Amino acid sequence: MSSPAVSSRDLPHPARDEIRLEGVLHALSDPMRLRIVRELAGARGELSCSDFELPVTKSTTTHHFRVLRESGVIRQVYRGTAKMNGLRRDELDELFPGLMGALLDAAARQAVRWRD
Amino acid sequence: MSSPAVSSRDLPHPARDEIRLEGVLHALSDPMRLRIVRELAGARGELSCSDFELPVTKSTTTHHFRVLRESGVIRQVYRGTAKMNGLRRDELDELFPGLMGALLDAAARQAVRWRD
DNA sequence: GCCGTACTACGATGCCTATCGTACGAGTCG
DNA sequence: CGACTCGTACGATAGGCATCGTAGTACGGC
Repeated sequence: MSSPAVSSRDLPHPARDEIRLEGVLHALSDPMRLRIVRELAGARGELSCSDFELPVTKSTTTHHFRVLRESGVIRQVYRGTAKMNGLRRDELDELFPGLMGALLDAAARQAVRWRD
Repeated sequence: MSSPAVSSRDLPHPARDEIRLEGVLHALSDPMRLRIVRELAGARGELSCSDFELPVTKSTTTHHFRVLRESGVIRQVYRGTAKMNGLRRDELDELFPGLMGALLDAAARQAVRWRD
């Protein structure tokens, strides 16, 4: 009625200053989640949950996206029936300069070395 | 009798090229272990396990050091009755350039912001 | 108003792990 | 040798978590 309201439901995110390094590292220490983040970083713009083809069920996918959101790594917003995901790259760069870059680079190097 | 033998017992370490990013991140996602690594990075040279004053029992301390060693973050070697610990900084820098620097910097920033 | 799609909620399961306490092994020093 | 220190091993415990399946909710289009 009044608010910008791209959608109605919104999801709890930690504020930038509440993001904990340990939480970020824990989130990224799971292969499935690291893969999601790599894909998200590679894509420009947002991706819906179903744009990912992960070798796990949908419930599990939902779980991983929630962990990423609650740790502050990604931002999720509903757009119609789809849930769009985006890396919180700018905020993370303010909080931990160079960290995401180094992490993504490390993941890319490992992917080359292990072909995964 | 013949070998350089700084000590007798030696401990299993992953080779540099076997170190997995996920393992490193998992190791560092525990507050106690992150603390150990920060202290180790700050000290020049090696530190024995008992140089750390951690709010956990000795068994638990042993456990954390083992996780760090097995993930490839630290190198441990016996020197008499003491077990000396050192960051595998050079190898990690070869494998994941800039990663440890960014991680240590991020941890330091967080420590300032949260006084921990 | 109904249907299909996208995602969630909840419960179950099995594994991993952080922690502790106690008992033990390896070295060093007297 | 004997005592002491440093660290390990092992078992127990409690909580966390990655995974699944099924049932359900929200939204958009017809």
